[in-house]
Amino acid sequence: MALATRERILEAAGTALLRNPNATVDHIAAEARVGRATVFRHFGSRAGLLRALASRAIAETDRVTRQAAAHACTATDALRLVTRAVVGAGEFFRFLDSAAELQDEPEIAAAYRRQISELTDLVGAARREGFIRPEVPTAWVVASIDGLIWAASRAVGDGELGVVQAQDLVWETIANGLSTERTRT
Amino acid sequence: MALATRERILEAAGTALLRNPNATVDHIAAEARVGRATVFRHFGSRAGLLRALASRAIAETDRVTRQAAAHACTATDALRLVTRAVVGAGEFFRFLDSAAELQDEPEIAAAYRRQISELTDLVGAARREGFIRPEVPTAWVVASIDGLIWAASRAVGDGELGVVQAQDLVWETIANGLSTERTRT
DNA sequence: TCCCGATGAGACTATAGCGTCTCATTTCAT
DNA sequence: ATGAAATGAGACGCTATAGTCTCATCGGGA
Repeated sequence: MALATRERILEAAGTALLRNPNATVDHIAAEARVGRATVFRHFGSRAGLLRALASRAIAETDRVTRQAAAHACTATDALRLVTRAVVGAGEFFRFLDSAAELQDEPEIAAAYRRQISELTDLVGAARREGFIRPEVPTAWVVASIDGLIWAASRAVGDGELGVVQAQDLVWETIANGLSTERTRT
Repeated sequence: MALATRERILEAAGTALLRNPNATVDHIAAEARVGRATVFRHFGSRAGLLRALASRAIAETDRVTRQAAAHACTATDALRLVTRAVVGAGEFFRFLDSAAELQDEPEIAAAYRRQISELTDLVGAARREGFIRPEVPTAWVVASIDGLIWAASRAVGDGELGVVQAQDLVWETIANGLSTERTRT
């Protein structure tokens, strides 16, 4: 049952930390229906648990991202599929907003930078395909995609939108915005 | 010096909490170049300081929001001006992302709900003017505006974009998206 | 059936950070 | 110049929580 317990703790930590970024080990253990000592047996420390949870989030995001990119023929389509995939995997990384102490973990921070850099490359390639309006800086494209993914994940988590609906809306918004007509060139 | 000190502490708390959501009173006092006891004299407790900071953020957001709305003739234009104004005021509320314990303060939570509800009303009015694409749910319009404002504030804070540029880009993205052409009706 | 590894419960320690208090020093208004 | 108010420095106690350890219990496989 070792593996099942470990996974259950990670799952519980994700939901507990999402509710309260400062959730104690007691809270997490209770959420997982597990003794507090068991948490320490598996992860050594609270920081170790957070690291494991973040690694899981990064690995899962990488997995769905690469899988999505593999099915695309153009960079623009890859951008679309990757965006959809990340929105769908929102539950895995949403807790990261909260756990600020993870910024100090060099390994985690590096992985985050790498993912942003991969997204930046993808945006650059889509721009060369003519998909991105020339006057929009790449930094803003990346930042706004990030913001929209965040908004979509939250809306899904709050039950305001379904996953598929949110995936569609994010891409629609990226591609077309929200308005009926092109305004102000 | 009472007022200046108080304001200096609030300012320092904002930047310190932005760096680290769990910043201690010691950190904040050091940032403000003020004795720790002075912080307690002015705000009574750490929670009191956070409350005061959040109230200040809410009040400032209300102020710029109302001022912007007063200059608009249509709801669509009001939405544009309000969005710009809130992006410009980003420094005042960005720390809120971090301070999760504020969600428990009923007063703060209520004010946040009120601001979201006002934005929802504004979006509804803009929709009646034909600005919003009918197939996009209002909840997503509000959520994505929120996400883009958040992304813009962060980009400005990180020095990636200038304030005016960020304000323009947020609205461009809301109105037109990022792509060169309308894709997929 | 028996045994071993995993678990739960809980006692215990150590530490970080909050909040209080005191006293000397500084600053400001009159 | 003088007194009152504000401040800085730091000692002190208290509580919450991380982390360790022990022991009893449980459950599945030989």
